[in-house]
Amino acid sequence: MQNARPAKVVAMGESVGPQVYRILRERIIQAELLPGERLSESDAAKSLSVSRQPVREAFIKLSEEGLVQVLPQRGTFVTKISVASVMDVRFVREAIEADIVRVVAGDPAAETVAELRRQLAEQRKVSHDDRTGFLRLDELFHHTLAAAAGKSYAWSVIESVKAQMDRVRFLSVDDLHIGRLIEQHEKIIDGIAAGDKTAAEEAIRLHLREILTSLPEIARSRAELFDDTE
Amino acid sequence: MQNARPAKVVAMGESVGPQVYRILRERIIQAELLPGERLSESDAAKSLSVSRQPVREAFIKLSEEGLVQVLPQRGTFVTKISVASVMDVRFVREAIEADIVRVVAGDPAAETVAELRRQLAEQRKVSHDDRTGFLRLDELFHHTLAAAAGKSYAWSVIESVKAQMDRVRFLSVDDLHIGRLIEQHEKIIDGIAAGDKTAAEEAIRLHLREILTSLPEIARSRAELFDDTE
DNA sequence: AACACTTGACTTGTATGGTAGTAGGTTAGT
DNA sequence: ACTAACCTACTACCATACAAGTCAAGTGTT
Repeated sequence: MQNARPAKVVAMGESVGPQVYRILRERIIQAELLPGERLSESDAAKSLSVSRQPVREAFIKLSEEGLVQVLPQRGTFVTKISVASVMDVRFVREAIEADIVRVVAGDPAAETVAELRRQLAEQRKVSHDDRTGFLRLDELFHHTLAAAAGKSYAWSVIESVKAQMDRVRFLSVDDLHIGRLIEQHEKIIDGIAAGDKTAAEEAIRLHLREILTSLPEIARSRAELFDDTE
Repeated sequence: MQNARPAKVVAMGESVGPQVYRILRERIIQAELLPGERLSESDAAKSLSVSRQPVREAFIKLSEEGLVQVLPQRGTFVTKISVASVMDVRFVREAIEADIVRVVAGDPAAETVAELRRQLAEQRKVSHDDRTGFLRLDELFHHTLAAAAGKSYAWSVIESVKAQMDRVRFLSVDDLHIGRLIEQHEKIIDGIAAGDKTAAEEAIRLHLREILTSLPEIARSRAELFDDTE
């Protein structure tokens, strides 16, 4: 007898809709739910011990973020990855973050630079095969940049874009070239600290392109996870 | 007796949830529903002759887009405008569209330039006090740029940002300086046609800043529509 | 064998009842 | 007159039942 009546998964004190959303979102990003996989309002509701309604609302949010695809009367599926769409979202992220670092470099606060360098030290400590650990620090780094520029809406867009990109990173078989990424983080900080807007901008543009170098390889080795209509 | 039982407003063939979303979104952007105004699932459902559920889902989508604010057990309100948040979203739009025009200017297709110039002629024809007419052409213009760059996701972000900015433009009492805006459109096209990335970028950045020149004035004259926690 | 049809088990979409929480006005108590 | 408790009328949230569409397997017919 294993969980004929599954335990309550969601906590009290917060609406269950957003909770379901976060749970599913996390599982999709971390490739626990694979691209192409079929979901179902009823199944998810049962496994989380909630009704269909909050699950449905979570599905809607996920579909707006592009993580699932809802086909009326047919089913809901984790959206397959497509090289074109990943490059498309990366383009948006690069544009936003390029302008963000220009703002930060234009008036580099000493505390900000110190905080970024502190984070850099943390990043060097993390093991090269601890994806989750590094990605958490990476997220913190980029969030700190956005916060330093005082752009909260910009960050919310980046968060959404980052989800799509992180999904790819979780599928990479080899390490994430963490060493190189950290070096690039350092170049960004150097540019900011020197007040050199253009240098900082070029550094982060290069950085954001580097992240997806493994994409073509993944598209070949795991073609079943990719949209083949391109 | 006026509309004791209101007529069916939504059409068949498409789910009502998205329809309700579009209807409310339009009414909010065009300032028919004013910032701060109270909404209600039940009321909206009754007035549209649908059930509360699709309305609720529309509210959720609107709240993600930042057009309404849902306070659990308290009510749903059209989000008030705030100078800071409008500038925040404008920043994102500028960053994205700047990179878009650089892409387009980097490889300017003759048909694209011709299409843009054709649209420019249309814009000159529209009356200076026909807000809706001009805004539709303006949206087409910017969409054409995004499409020419092949960035569909970028456009979806712009659409969301544009909603927030257009809401302000609908509150402007005077004309929208349409003449000046059209001149700037022309400068953008010129930069693209010349293959001058930097000129095109500077032109669109200036353009997107120009759009909100009336914001401070509106914030003074219609303070009740603005968030006062800033 | 091949094709058209039916049937049934799915899917998401919509409507509705009930629950818990909030806010404001009213009434009872001091 | 003032305060505190209550009470009513709302709100969004959740659960459940029903409706409508899709798809595939199976069946009957040609």
